[in-house]
Amino acid sequence: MERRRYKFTREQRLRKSLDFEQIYDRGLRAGDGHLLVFVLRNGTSSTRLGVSVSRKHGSAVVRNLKRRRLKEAFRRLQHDLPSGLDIVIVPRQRLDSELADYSRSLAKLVKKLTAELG
RNA sequence: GCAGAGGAGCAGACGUUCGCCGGAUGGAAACAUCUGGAGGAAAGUCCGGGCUCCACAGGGCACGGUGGUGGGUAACGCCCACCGUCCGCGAGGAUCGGGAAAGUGCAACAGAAAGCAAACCGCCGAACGGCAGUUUCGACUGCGCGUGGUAAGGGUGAAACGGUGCGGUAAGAGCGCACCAGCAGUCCGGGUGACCGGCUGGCUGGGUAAACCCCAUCGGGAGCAAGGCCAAGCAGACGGAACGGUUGCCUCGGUAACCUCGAACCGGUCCGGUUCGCAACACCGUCGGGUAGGCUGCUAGAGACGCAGAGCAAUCGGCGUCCCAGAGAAAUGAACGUCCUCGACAAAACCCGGCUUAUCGUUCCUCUGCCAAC
RNA sequence: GGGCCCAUGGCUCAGUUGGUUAGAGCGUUCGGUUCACAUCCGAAAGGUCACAGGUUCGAGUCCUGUUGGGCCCA
Repeated sequence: MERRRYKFTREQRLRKSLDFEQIYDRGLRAGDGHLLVFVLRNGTSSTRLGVSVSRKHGSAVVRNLKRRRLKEAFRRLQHDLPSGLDIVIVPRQRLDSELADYSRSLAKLVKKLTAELG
């Protein structure tokens, strides 16, 4: 059996403004105390991620830390999530969110939205 | 030992595992191996320069910046040294530090008066007049009433026309003298200079230029989302000024050059320059439409480190070694373990030189004052 | 990344060449009018002029730095 790889390459990231706009307009949305998640089927077999952290979260150092934690959470969960989705994560403005919080919220919210997508 | 002054540096460390961005090598590819991977402020965008585009970036005026002197530099509003002023016992620190006898303006309230001299409460009675008294009929004494003298003292104010002392006087006053402060001089000495020291003179002419201004000096505008190339895609519309002249050539109605005029541009304006000009397809302006993809600019540089040298220093030239982020929804994270003093402020986005602001701690060097011991 | 602008009562704005005590409208509160409400009339409260330092006798105003907010570009 092939060993599962936990990678996060450029092809797994959302890189165009158009992609983000389509997900905001036509995707499903769910949130909790830590995250706000948008999900849309992309018609392929791979799952892609985009992260949006606004200036209101703080300085560049704080924003980078949040972005890296969210990307790390996705990297570890990628084989437990359904394939063929485009996901956009927007974190909430709170200072006490850890990697474990993000992982838990991401798994729960994506599962819920996948059920809604059918 | 205590208190303090100045300067330089570091910015948790190590190991294992899973990942991220760039490069090299191998491979058809997937990928594998090796290797590099944020800061002292990367920040604020406050200055300066490189680079790119605006054809060139020329002169005057306007506008804006700078403002002791000498040096450093690619350049600066930065740095170094020195001078002046202020603060500190001292080591040292602070300093938008040109001009107020070129001109204009401003100073509320208070005060008599806010810039040119004047006089509210005062002080005085020398001079002229008045009144009263005395009189030897020359005048003398008193009053402070008028004309006056004065700026000592009081009071107002942020600021009131040098300060202190002695002399002087009716009272006073640079009126005279001594010292201090300030000013002037074609003076003398030192210094590249800012300026310093001295001599002589007469005793005056406040503040504000981060008010206008004057003087000196500097500055063309925009910015890597600049700019270049490729691909894809759309839709254009409106507006703008001479039918001028001379000369040459020649296929004889065209063409070229020059002059004049006009328009546009040179992102303030004039000169000056460039382009276009008989007719719309060019040029310029205004409005509108399309794209939001790729490559490049993009990191070898006012570069880093070391060595000796010049210079008080900032800095400079010389030699040697090294290559040290280059993304584009944007790379450094996570888990575990060990140790310590338990880790601040904070992350490149074209690149440099500065300034300013934020910052837990900690190390080193030089120096000053006081106390104690020798 | 780069360029530029703004900050004055709860809200929207004035504030001259620095000068005594910073104004206006709306809103708020109180009183009057009405059986009651609205309208109307009268009165009052409410400001560290975003923050810090400097120049000046004196700063909302001039200079420097900080903070917060907004606009533009390919």
